[in-house]
Amino acid sequence: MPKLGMAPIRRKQLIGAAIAVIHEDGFNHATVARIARRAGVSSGMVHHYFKDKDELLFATMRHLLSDLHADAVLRLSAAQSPEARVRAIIDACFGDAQFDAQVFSAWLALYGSARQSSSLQRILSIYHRRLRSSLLHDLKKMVSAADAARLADGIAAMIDGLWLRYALTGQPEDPETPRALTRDYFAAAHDQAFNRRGKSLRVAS
Amino acid sequence: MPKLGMAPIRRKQLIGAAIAVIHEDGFNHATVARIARRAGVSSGMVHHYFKDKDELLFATMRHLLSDLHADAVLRLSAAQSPEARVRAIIDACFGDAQFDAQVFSAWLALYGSARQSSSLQRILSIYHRRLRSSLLHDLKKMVSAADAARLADGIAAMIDGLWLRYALTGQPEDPETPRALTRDYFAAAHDQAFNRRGKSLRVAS
DNA sequence: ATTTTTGTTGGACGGCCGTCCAATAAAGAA
DNA sequence: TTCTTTATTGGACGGCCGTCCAACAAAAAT
Repeated sequence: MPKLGMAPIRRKQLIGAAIAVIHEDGFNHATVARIARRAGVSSGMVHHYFKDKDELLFATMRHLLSDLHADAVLRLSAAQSPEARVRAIIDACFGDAQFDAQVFSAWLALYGSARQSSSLQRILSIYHRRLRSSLLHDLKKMVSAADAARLADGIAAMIDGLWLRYALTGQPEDPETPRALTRDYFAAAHDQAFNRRGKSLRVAS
Repeated sequence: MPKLGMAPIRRKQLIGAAIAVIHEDGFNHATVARIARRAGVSSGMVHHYFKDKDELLFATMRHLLSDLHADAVLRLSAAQSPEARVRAIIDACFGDAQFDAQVFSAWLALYGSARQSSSLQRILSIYHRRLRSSLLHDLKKMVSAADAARLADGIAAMIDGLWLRYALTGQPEDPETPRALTRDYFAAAHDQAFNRRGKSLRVAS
């Protein structure tokens, strides 16, 4: 059977199986043997393509992160204005690819184990820095630097918070709701910051 | 040694030790033997006071949840206006008791394991329902029912999102920053909803 | 003083885990 | 063909785990 160039195929197979097993049994009970069986290969394969269990989990999470990144890049390339780019980032975070039960489980498991693993922590750090700098890049064109920083943190928090609620409880049912809520926040906070610039006034009737 | 009424003392000891071990080793590596040793008792004690490991972890998380609830109730009793009550809830979620490294680890571990345990899921469900209904109760006095629902979800998401970022990365350094950000969101979203009621107008200069 | 209740110990047990490794098999190189 | 390389298997090994339990100790009840 052994053809050349199986490495990338097997790696993807094992990563896919790892995601499935993490979803079904959780990080704690996701064992090397179970992941291998799910992938349809022997348990020895895991250590042939990955140093150990930790490296497999690291590769799995990095794969999910790169999926999210690729989706965001795609949406950003179609956006013209800074406003559209911010919305593109929001939509990517709430995209269909992220609203998948297996993806939920994997990211939640990552949250639960990041404090104990520096490699997993690095993945989260990359995600946070990417999201923040992407938002900041476009927000700076719309409001002052200080307001842009606050807005970026606020939007990122809103995204993570709504995503978290959805991942944990499955509510609200409609994936459009968190998207709209984040966009509304963006609009409200942007107006507030924009008004502070003195370009418009709010007048009580 | 055995005096009467050791049960509540030992339970608290074991819960405290469980929190410490979860912080140091994570949920995965937090074993019954390690928790017992940390509490200064034999491993058999755990099964004398808790049915099994899962029940100990459940009791541990319930204890943390009741701490948060007690803090919120205390702050709410000192608040007079609906606005002050909303701020009291925000402050409780970002209170000193919640900004503790051990508490971070425990809640993150809970997030990571909730999908695989119905009892842990119940704890999260209680937290979510309590936070939402508390916010809703006061927001309804300030804006329309539909706006109150949106605002409650938004504030809850902002709290969770900022808390999550802080728990995972330890940033921003100052615990006051997330509090201010949430209050700002509350103000901005409230203004927006209030304006929709037709009581004021926004006019471009 | 004795019996009962309550608290506590520490190790035995079976089981599953991650890792390692000798053996095998097929594909490509010679 | 023969040899080398790559892919793959599946079980052995040592170790740690959660659970269970027989034994013990001391306070309370009698």
